[in-house]
Amino acid sequence: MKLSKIFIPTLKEVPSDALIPSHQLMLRAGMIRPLGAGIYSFLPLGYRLMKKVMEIIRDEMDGIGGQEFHLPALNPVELWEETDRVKAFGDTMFHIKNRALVLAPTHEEVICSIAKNHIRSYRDLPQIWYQIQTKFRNEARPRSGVIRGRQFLMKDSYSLDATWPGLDASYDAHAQAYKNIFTRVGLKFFIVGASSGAMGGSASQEFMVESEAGEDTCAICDGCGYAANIEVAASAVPGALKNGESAAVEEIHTPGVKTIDELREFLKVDESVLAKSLVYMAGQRPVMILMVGNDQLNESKLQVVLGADARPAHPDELKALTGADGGSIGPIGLDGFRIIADKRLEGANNLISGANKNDYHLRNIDLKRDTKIDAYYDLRTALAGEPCTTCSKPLRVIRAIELGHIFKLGTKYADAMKASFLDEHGKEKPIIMGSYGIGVERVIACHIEQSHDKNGIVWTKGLTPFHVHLVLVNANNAKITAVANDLNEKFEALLLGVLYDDRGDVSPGFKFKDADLLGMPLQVIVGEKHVANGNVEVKHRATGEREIIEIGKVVQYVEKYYES
RNA sequence: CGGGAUGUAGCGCAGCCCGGUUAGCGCGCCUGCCUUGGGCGCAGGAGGUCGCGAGUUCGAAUCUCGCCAUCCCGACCA
Repeated sequence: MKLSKIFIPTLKEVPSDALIPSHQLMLRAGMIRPLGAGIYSFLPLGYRLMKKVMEIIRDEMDGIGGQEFHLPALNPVELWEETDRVKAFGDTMFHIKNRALVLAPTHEEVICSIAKNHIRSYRDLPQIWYQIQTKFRNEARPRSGVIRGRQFLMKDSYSLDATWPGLDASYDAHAQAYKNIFTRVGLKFFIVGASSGAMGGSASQEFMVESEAGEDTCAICDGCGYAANIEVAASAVPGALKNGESAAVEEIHTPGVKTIDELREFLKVDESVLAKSLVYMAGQRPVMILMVGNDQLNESKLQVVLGADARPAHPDELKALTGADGGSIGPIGLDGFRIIADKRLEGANNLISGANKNDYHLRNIDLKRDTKIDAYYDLRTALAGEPCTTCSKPLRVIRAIELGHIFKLGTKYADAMKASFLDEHGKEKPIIMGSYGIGVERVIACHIEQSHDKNGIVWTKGLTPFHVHLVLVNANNAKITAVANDLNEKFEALLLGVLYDDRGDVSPGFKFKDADLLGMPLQVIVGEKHVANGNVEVKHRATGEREIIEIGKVVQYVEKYYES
């Protein structure tokens, strides 16, 4: 491919809207251009990368028996009513104004409708169906270039199984395929246990790349390899233990004290004897949640307990339900509440909490004696430095970008849409599903985040738009032009991807800067200096190392480089 | 959706506070010459509804109000 012909509009200056390296470099390298918030055009170089990623994904998906589909992005809204996900997605789903259609944010429903109509027998199972297709999500705030867009490319696959062990096998096959895919594209990734969220189901894992630009937070144990999204991460913090004999409950006047920090200062006590009370509404029913001191409630963990529609109570609801405002609320003397508490509070006594009377607190509360706790759950957010639950080493907490997510969905969708089959005993059963996604643009962006320097992108053998960047230093010199033309033809004949900078109106310095910016792993530089001695120069982008190679041997050199 | 910032040529920015020539600079672009191992040099040139709309004023890029767009923080995020 001649650089004089291919449209790669590189930029010398950094566009002011881009802050993270991958976004800046994708713009500067002429891979993408913005069209609106979270909407990007992929230019020839960017699309070439996309196709490379898709090629690897297809190879691995086909390898586990996946069959590629092409499903419509335009879906009847009734289809989504069947699983009640119009409500679940809410404003995140795009709705078409002049038809009862939506733009699909994912494809469980479409897959399930096909399965419902055509899967009749256990003999039809298992199936792995996948596609690589544009997804639409009306993100409230797109950000970080292509990492969170309103339109993006996703490889989504769905497993259909007759049995639970079958689902396990399909899930494990996907996990292995994902490891292969991310390894092949040259990413340093890790896998975490994750929350299934509104997708439902029994288990899920995310494939993550560590990055400051990431939107997810993960807890990692370097000791035993435990890794979990902070949404589900546990840590071994000690409980607020039983503290002597339970004394009689007494009221204390605490004028103006609202927060846990203020209460601790006012009473000069340790945080661990304070019980923080939060009120959520689960449907019509108020739920009080008790946490130790300043432990942060983890809303993902809470959702698992209360369901997805739980929300914090409004201040006026608080007052009506408890008789007090936030800051003076507590578990004693409530009516009609479900009360749940964080595990750290199990068996604790002599606690201090709100009195449900403004400016008053109660001390010496014994949760067992003085109130009825419906259940104890792990509801707190794990913090960096807390001990790992399995090996006690301190946890690290890092930011990460989610590349892929795999779910065991179970029968949620088949139940809702009545997609069933007959087993070997002639008994009707729901199809057991799994769903699995990879963000294609994110693979590219993450690769750049992990592999770049001040001069530009550094592609790797596993993922590069071209194998070699051929630089003709001076197109006005007939001799070296002939050498470069010849090399270009030889590379092309061998189906090695070559980007040939044959431009005649650009200075050598300009070409070198562009080559570094575009980041092909190898640059073959054809200039008078070395051609005079029958040589060309090979520059390794990653290390800057340069080698002088005989003209006749350079094609072989490149071939060999990619073989190893 | 809450908070903050920005909007002037394709890109990066100055001018705005304190209203007043023909709205400027760098890069890029076009023409010609020159140069050819790290974003060359010289000369000439094209390119602008100053985000949009109203208002104040003799006069608005500049002041006021409304709207829109983009980015950042937060909430949200299968």
